Order: sequence, then C-alpha cells, then structure tokens
Amino acid sequence: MIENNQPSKKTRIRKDRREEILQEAGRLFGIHGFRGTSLSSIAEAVDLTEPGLLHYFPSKVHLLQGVLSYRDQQDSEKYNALLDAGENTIFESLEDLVAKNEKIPGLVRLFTVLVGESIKEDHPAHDYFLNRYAEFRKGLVNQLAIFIESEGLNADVDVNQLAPLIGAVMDGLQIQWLLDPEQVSMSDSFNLFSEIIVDYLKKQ
Amino acid sequence: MIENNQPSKKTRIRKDRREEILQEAGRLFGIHGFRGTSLSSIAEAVDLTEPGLLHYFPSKVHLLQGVLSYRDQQDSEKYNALLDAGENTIFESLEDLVAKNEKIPGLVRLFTVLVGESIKEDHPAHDYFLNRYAEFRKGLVNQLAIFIESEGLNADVDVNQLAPLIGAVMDGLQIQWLLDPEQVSMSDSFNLFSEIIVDYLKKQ
DNA sequence: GTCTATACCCTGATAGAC
DNA sequence: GTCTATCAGGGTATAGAC
Repeated sequence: MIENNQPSKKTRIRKDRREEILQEAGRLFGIHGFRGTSLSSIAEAVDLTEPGLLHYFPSKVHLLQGVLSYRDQQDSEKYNALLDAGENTIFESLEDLVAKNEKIPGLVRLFTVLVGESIKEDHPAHDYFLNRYAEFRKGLVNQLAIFIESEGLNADVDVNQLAPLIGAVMDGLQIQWLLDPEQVSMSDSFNLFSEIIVDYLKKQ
Repeated sequence: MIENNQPSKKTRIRKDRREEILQEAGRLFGIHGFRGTSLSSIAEAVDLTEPGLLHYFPSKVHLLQGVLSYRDQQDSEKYNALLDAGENTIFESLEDLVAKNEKIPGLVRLFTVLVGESIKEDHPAHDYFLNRYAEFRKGLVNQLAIFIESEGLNADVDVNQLAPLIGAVMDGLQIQWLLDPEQVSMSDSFNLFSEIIVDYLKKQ
C-alpha cells in the first residue's frame, strides 16, 4: 500500500521559514561577517533563490537586524535564567555564562566578528552594539553594588571602572579563544580573573 | 626674480611613495576593514589610479601584508623602548602602553577591526594574528616570571592563565573605548586592573 | 511564496601604451 | 612609474510571471 506518511507540506519540519533563515544567516554572518556574507550564499543555505530570500527580509540590513534581535531574545532568556538560578552571586553567574559560551563557538563568533565591523559609525549594527555594551555595563554596576552590599563589604572600589573591565575580559578572551582554542581556555582564565576580583573586593 | 624654491620632484615631501601608500592603506583598513576597503579608494587617497597603485603592491593581499609588517616594525620599536626605559616593572610598562594607545585611535582601530575579520581561518591576516597573540602571551609569561622573581614573591599563580587575561583586558577595553570613547576610559580601567593584579600577586 | 530575468554598480586584476 | 582601456566576476535589488 502506498500511502504518504510524510507530514503535509504545511506542518513540515521547517517550523518557520523565517526562523530557519535567521539561523542560517546568523551562522554565515558569524563566519564571514556581514560584509563578507552574500545574500546568495544565505539563499543557497536555505534552499531559496535570492529574490525568494528577499521576500522574507526586504534587504540585507533588515536581515541583519532580524538576526540580532532573534539572538538577543534567546540570549536574554539564557542570561536571566542564570541570574535567577538559586543563590548565585554575580560572579558565579558570569562564570557559568563563560562556561556555556565555550560550548557554542558559532554564537560567540557571530558577536565577536560583528562587533569588529560595527566600530565604523555607519555600520548597520553600530548603534546596536553601542547600546548593548552600555546596557551591559549598567547591569553590571547594579549587580556589583548588590554583591558588595550582600557580602557586607565596604569596598571603596569604583564600580564604574570595574564594570567595563569585566566585559573586556570576556570579549578579549573570546578573541584569543576563537583564534586559538587549543592554547586558550576561556573558562580557566575567566575563573582566575573572577577569583582575583572577588579576593580584591573582600580584602578591602 | 623668479626662482623655483620648491624642492625638486625627486626630493619632494613624499619621502617614499610606498610608505605613503602603507600609511593611507592602514588608515582606511582601520576604518572599513580589509574587505570593506577597495583598492580604488586607497588609490584615490594617494592620488594614483588603481593600476598605478598595483604597481607598488601587486595585489590587495600584498598590500595588507605590507601594512601589517610596517606597523609591526614601528610597534616593536615603541614597545621595546617602553620595556627598556629605566626600572619599570612589566605592569608600569603596560600602563604606559595603554596610555599611549589612547592617543592613537586610528592605530588601535586598525588592529581591532582586522582581528575581528581575521578569525576566519582563510583570512589573509589570520596567521599573522594567531602568531602575534601567541608571541604576546609568551613574552608576558616571561615578564611575569621576572616580576615575581624580582619582587621576591612566591606566588603560586599560573602565569599561563594570567597572560591571556592581560591581553584580553587590553583588547576588550579597546572595543568598548572605540565604540564609546566618552563612556569608557581605557587607561582608568586598565590601571585599576593592573593595581588589582599586582595586589593579588603580592598578597599571596 | 517563489521563481526567471535583468539592471546596474563595484570589485580586483591584467595588457599594453607612454 | 603611471596611465587608459578592458575583463570577468560578484554584489544588491527590482519587475513581473506563475
């Protein structure tokens, strides 16, 4: 008996064509950068022609913005889960985050490659990254204050200078790790950093 | 009396056409990246046509390599001068380096933008940066050992994990500073970092 | 929703004259 | 040492058919 047991075309595995496109585009942007990725290579990766792809996202820049907000959405879920999880301190949460990142090189690459390109003021992701870092620093300043408070420390450290430092270590380790994963362990170096900072705060 | 006091064409201000090209190419690579910079834009900047430019550097990749080794040469002179200067510790030298970098955003940009692109394994600067970081870490490991020795510390820190950390802070601060120079001071944050690390080493 | 066809621009690079 | 002319290729995006 010849029956078609495949799911109907509408309910196919491809949950959502848009989402599939965003994933592939993100993967390719992470490898070649935004400028280095052609629409046709993305179209090919999702089995579409170029105009077919542009039916979902009217331009390459729209596609980039789609990728960034798609990733952001997933990221913030992950990050909030880390912060909420039990009685973790901010430093334990950050250590977890770095450890998790070490398992998803593609995503780490995406941000590291794009942020380099986006230093140019008219790059379509420039403002995105500018805001992202400002928000990240703001969040850290708050959490550091909470940490100092809850541990009963009276550290006279300027958390406004400490916050960029913590982001810097994460970014800088990503660069070295992506270039040379055999030689550089993000987790090991970050954990050492974290330990040093905590020591410093407690010592004062 | 009408005499031509201009220097002859041969001895013109333009010391060397090649050097002029390397400077302009470096400037443009730092803004737009390697992929984002066209040969014609470089040619225009030095008042040449495209084939005229290719007379000095047979291809765009040759030009990039020229830029990198040209900058390296100047860099190593500067870096060695810092290390040799008096009785500076490695940390004092690094603080000086960061302070100097803060005065040359163009050069900082060049390396930050290019390293992002060069994570891709077949990028023409990939091996260059791979080696550059490996060398940098190696140098730091040595200098950290010298520091620990000369200060009479018996720190049981793993300098192999500390070295990537120091490079990471410098790179990461550069990113945030280039994106948002009003909000982030490389020097202030790096000096805090330096102080924390030195404290940590002495405390043990 | 996806295609073919196409417009139009910019790219790196070469050949060959001056 | 620098130019004009030219090439082949790839880029984004649009018009319009199915």
